Amino acid sequence: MTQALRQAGQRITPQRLAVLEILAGSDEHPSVERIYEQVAREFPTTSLATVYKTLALLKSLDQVLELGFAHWGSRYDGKQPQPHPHAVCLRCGAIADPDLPQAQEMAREMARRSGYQIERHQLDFFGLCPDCRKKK
Amino acid sequence: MTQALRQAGQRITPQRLAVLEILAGSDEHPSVERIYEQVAREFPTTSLATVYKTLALLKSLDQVLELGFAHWGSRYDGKQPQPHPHAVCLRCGAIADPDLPQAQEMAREMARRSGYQIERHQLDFFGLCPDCRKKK
DNA sequence: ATCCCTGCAAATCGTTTGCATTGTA
DNA sequence: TACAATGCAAACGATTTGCAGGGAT
Repeated sequence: MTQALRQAGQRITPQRLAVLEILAGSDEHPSVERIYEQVAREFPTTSLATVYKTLALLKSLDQVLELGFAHWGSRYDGKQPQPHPHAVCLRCGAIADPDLPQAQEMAREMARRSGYQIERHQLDFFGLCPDCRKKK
Repeated sequence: MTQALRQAGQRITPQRLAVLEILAGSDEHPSVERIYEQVAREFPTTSLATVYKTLALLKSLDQVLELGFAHWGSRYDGKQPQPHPHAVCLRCGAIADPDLPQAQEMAREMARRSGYQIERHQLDFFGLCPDCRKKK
């Protein structure tokens, strides 16, 4: 990821590095707030705005995938920046992203039937994660 | 729809009726703002708040489907209140909803692979609609 | 040394809420 | 008439912007 930044002529600042490390080192699909908290641990003066700006930058370089949810704010995926299906827990917010090979086929089918030229997609399934099912 | 309202012990006001008619009589998946404009034509004193409240009510009665987009606000589908795939035009905002039979199967597959108990989904494909492709 | 990046605060935007007034049932 | 719904304005929460000062290259 740092490569992508340099290559784009962007500076590597400690704050950006911290954001990168969080994105690269977790598969919890963190929210902006969550990323901010973790960065702030290391650099207490960091501002939310910087986190937002960094995420916007990484998104424009296709280094992170933004999962934009209408009522719960966005979550970010730095492990797999290409669009893919997600399962979101309605209770605890956990997000899983199993392989669903049918996704690509479905995008093609959507293009065929709608006449749209599909460029990307967001496939979200909402329900209870295994943990929350138990505690129900 | 009016039946559903009465049945739920809700009053039928002119404003609500106007919202219902717009939802039932168009397949453009209108935004709140768009609905508001149209209602305001007939009842100029109508407030946005009332439109929001009406939509929330209809949603709670499963009479409309809310398509919650992160950066473009929500759009509403009164024709097919059950979750189904949508194609969204990135240029003009047009929304199409062709039948994609694979959707249900995909939900089942997602449940199997993730262990989540899936309750609903939102499957959005983004690209250019046929009209905007021409004008490109 | 340059100019980008940061951090703060204020601005924005869509949506929600509180409350007095109005209108439906 | 009673109580729910409306309409206004203020509140809200997530995200963005403008700008002065600080830091990476």
